[in-house]
Amino acid sequence: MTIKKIAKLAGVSIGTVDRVIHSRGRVSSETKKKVNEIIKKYKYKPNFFASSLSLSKSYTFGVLMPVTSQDSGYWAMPEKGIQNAYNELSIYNIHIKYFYFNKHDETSFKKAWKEMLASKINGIIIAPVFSSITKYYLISEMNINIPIVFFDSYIPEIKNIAFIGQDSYQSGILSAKLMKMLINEKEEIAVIRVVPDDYHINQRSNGFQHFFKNQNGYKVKLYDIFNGDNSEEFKLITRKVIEENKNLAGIFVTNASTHYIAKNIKAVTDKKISLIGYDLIQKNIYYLKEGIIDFLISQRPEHQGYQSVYALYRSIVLKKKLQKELMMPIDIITKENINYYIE
Amino acid sequence: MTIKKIAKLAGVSIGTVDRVIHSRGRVSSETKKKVNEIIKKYKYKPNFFASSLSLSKSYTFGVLMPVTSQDSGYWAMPEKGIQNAYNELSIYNIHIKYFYFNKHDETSFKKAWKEMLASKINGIIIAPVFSSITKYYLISEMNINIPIVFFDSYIPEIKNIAFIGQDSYQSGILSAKLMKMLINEKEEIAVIRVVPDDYHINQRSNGFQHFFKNQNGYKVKLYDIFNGDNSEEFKLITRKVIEENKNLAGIFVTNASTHYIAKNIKAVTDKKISLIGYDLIQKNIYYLKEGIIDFLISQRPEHQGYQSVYALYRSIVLKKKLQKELMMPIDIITKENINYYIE
DNA sequence: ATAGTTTGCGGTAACGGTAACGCATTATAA
DNA sequence: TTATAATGCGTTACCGTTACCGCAAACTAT
Repeated sequence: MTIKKIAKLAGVSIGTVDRVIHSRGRVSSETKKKVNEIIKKYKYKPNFFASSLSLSKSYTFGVLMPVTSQDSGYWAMPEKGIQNAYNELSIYNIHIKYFYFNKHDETSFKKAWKEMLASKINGIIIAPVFSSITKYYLISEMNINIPIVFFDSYIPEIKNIAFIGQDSYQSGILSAKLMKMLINEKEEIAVIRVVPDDYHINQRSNGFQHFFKNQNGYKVKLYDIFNGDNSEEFKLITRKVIEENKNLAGIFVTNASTHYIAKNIKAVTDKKISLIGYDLIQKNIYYLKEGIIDFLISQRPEHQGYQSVYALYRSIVLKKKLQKELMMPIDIITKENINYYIE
Repeated sequence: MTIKKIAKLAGVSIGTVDRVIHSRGRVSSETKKKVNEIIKKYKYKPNFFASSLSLSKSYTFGVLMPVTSQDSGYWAMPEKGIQNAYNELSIYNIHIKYFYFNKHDETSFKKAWKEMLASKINGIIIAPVFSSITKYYLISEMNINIPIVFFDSYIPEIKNIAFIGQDSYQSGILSAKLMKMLINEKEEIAVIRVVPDDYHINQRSNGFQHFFKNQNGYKVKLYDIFNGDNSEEFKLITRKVIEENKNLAGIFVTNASTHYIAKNIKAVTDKKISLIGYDLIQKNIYYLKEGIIDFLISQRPEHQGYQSVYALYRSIVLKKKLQKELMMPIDIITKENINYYIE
């Protein structure tokens, strides 16, 4: 079925059919009805190629995310996924414009945000690590009527925006379960919460603690770190944690900084301390293979980036409805299966 | 850059440029050189939409797989992934033709194979559960010069064909590691190998046994079952396994039939027996949530199906090189993270 | 009544690429 | 030598959709 054939069947010109299809008015309700009936009857689907060719539109998606070096290089992973999606979609005239910010500097975020809004973009992808500012911006400037996708973290108060990422709370619960398998009863556990004002990180810690609250005989103690890129802080806290807990059997780190702890454990004690953390960055993988880190939880960052771009593509180019949530599986990574998660 | 502009720059007609681009001959080497230089200089990339519209080609991919009811309904999962990919790709005039066979009946496989080859298809997706016949067919009828993708299992002797699936051997190793965490030393373990002549299944069993060969103090005993869809066989073997191993602490099932064992354990003994198996089918999920099954290994069947179709799409439609291997991660599923793997 | 606007519709030129066709010119064969 | 084939290249009709242009006819306002 083509527009031409529909026109012939309806006894009108293709211009009229086009006007009906796109609701551009200037068609009598009679003709409109007739055309719509034929469209329905023959299940007409516009030819995507012809349409795209004719429109020869190009779309630009804005990506607002931390510079890739931060969080131990974590952000390079979603960026890679974004790039992969771009490589696949560039034939459809899709472009990506990156707006990086320093996640330890609010003003750089604000600047990136302004720059992004000032440039002509058709869709937005945000890693809302600055939850409160992002929230404020999105609520105050709600005149932005282009699709927005959150990845990595999200902001519970903001509705009607798609989220692609992981259920952090549940990942904390799962980590706790794994921890329980690794240690014996009555032993002590430390949670190292990195950047506690990030909603996402907080949820991981909450989930972990919640699991052990329902288990008898375990002591879980919480420690905070405010800059996940400062190795010195980790050195100090590792020492502190081990000294303060004589029966320490396990440490749970709430983000990619796990390797800092892994590195310092050896220096402080010879005892085996079970270690569970997040994210498949190089250094974490190293310590996982070495046996210092027992489990890593992965949130498929590459896939998150990839899917974020695709979500906008589907919504904007293919004009499909934007899916509200896309939850990434909570991947459990060990020495044995790590190789199937990298490269 | 468009063909028209290239033609103008080269001082020839667009027909000539087209002939150069598609190596359709009838162009002097001089002109050819000139045109190619301009193409290179301006990095000309043909407009995908225009090209597709003009060609208005349609492609049909043949899928050769077991009927979806077999292996406890496992095959519905890759089929769903194939369907998802189809839904996305149907706008590019891609069609899927399914050829189902009964995995307990060789002749039905042969019939499906013949039917597939007889119909006009541009690419093939096969689940080679009948390893030897598939091998024989592929070697003897190597005149098939269309892209072929294996999913689920593969045949080591066949080269130059893409494989999308999991490293079964390594998944066996990982299962063994998990099993070790669940049980105590000196306890007994049973491996229930379902359909031992399937390469894929065998590798899982081998990996599992290999892990424990290097560990002291564990006894691993192997049991075989020849029809994974016969619940009676599982009933008998469960009883046998538990009676024969008085210190039985764990059972490893090499495929989706795990739920049969889970169901029967309760009937035979009150002792907690750790159970590890494969695949996120409904019944397995039920027993996982109930706590009877401790871990399920998933091989992302849906994704396998999805990726198989995309592999052919990329190879045939986008004319990119077919990737040799796409290894699925070895997902570890527990009660806690199961919900993020379903729906 | 006249001018101006709205409505309903047909016609058509793009969008960029493809490949069949046609027409010279040159090479090869009988 | 003449018939036939091969070569080199331009022209053109599509592929299906989009959006603008234009023209009547009908309506509205002055």
